[in-house]
Amino acid sequence: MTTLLIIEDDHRLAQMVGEYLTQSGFTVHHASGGVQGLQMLQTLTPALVLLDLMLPDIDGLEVCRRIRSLPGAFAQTPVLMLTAKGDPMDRIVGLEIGADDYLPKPFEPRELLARVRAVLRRHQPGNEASSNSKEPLKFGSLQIDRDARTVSVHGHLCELTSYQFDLLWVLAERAGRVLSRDQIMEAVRGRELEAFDRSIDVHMGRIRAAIEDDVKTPKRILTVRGVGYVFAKQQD
Amino acid sequence: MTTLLIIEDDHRLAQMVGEYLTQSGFTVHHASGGVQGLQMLQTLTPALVLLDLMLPDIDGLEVCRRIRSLPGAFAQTPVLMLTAKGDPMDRIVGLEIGADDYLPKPFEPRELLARVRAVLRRHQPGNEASSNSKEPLKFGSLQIDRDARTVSVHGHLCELTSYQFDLLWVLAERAGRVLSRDQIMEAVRGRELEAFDRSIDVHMGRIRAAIEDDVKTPKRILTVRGVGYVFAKQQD
DNA sequence: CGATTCTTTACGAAATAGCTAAGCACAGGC
DNA sequence: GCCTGTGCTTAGCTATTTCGTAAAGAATCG
Repeated sequence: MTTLLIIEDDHRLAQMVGEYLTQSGFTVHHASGGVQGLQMLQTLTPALVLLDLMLPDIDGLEVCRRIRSLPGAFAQTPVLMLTAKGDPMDRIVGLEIGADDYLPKPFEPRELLARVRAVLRRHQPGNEASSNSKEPLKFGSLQIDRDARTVSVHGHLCELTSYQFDLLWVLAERAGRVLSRDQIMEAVRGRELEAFDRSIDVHMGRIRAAIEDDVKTPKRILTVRGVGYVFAKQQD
Repeated sequence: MTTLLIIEDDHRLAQMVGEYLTQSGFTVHHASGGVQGLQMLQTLTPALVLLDLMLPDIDGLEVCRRIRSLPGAFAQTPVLMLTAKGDPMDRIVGLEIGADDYLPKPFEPRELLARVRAVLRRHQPGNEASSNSKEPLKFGSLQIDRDARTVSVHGHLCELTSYQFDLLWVLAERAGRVLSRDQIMEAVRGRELEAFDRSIDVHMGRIRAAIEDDVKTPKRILTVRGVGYVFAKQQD
């Protein structure tokens, strides 16, 4: 569960934001001033701080600066700045903020949620790697290029839909390992496969039609009865 | 650790930029004038120079020119120009500038970061085709000149807006690689694409209208349904 | 040989991208 | 300060693609 800290003197606003984010699956804590906020930050180690620009004790910018000069990993805590309408926005919009993002009030709850997620995504390692360029996979005359999202057999391009490509990639990347339909669905779509769902099977058929020399006797995508599918590691 | 040098007379701005980039993992040094900047450049050998156009001692353009005529590898140092609001942008946008990119003030921190990374990426060896060379990209009869920010088809200029040029460049630079709308937006603007945002699509349509021989059957900018767009590496 | 599991086909619903027009913001000229 | 042109964005509509389901046929297992 991801923990957030909101530093905001307007209790009503804080509570509304808190409720909305809690409902969206976060754990939200609330500090009503800068001093308290900095203290709670170090106790709770939240994944992100929502920081009001206007605070009763310390200025939001100053709080942000102090966060950045905290010891250890605390200094890296992503900060999403909340700026009121009358605030000197122009200064904010520029580089003034050492924040990771900012959101002018009044804001839509949906937008807040989107920003929170965006900032968290940026701060998580791994998404970097996934967008990194990868060498094409080669299996005999079959070639799968993740960058171009193309598949070629005997040097000539196959027409695969985006979804089909993703399915093929998941299998090919783990060639030789049997994957259950659940695992495949999880890897491609990030969600559970529902009971009696035959959609994976249908897609496998379509992929076979595109990449197998003889659809009747598949050489690449093999069925493991009762379990799932494997991508054949080596040509037989 | 990558070292950057910012040449900027506005200390406040320089410090804020510095903080932000430091936080993003760079080592940042600051020179407040052109003379000092040129000197520090040769001492520090930074990976990139952020250069203000308006400087107290020497004009930013002149500084850029002098960097280019420095001995050895210094002349190759990538330069990202910062231009203030009232500056004669047209001259900058033109060929005069030996800079690798420019960014009009006021700018978003994230956009700055995106541009810095983009420039550094281009200057790193490895991306064979698109690296160091600031030579125009050529794809058959299509020519994209980054210095002049012009595009020509069959030897005759296309009317593209600045934004459209950036979009085209991002795609063309990574020709053959499929880019999602998010990646495109991130590379061009340094910000997140909002849900249900179709503006990229509209722009792609306009760029196609400008550069494709037959808009109905695009040969350069191809749509990858469910994912994004690719710039076709080779003519079919 | 019957039951289970997979493959194939066909079809309707939903998602997606292209197109066009209109809204908006911003800069430059008068 | 107002007008105007430029250019990015949004919205609505349409055509197309693509996904999932259902149902029927094939294969595999005990």
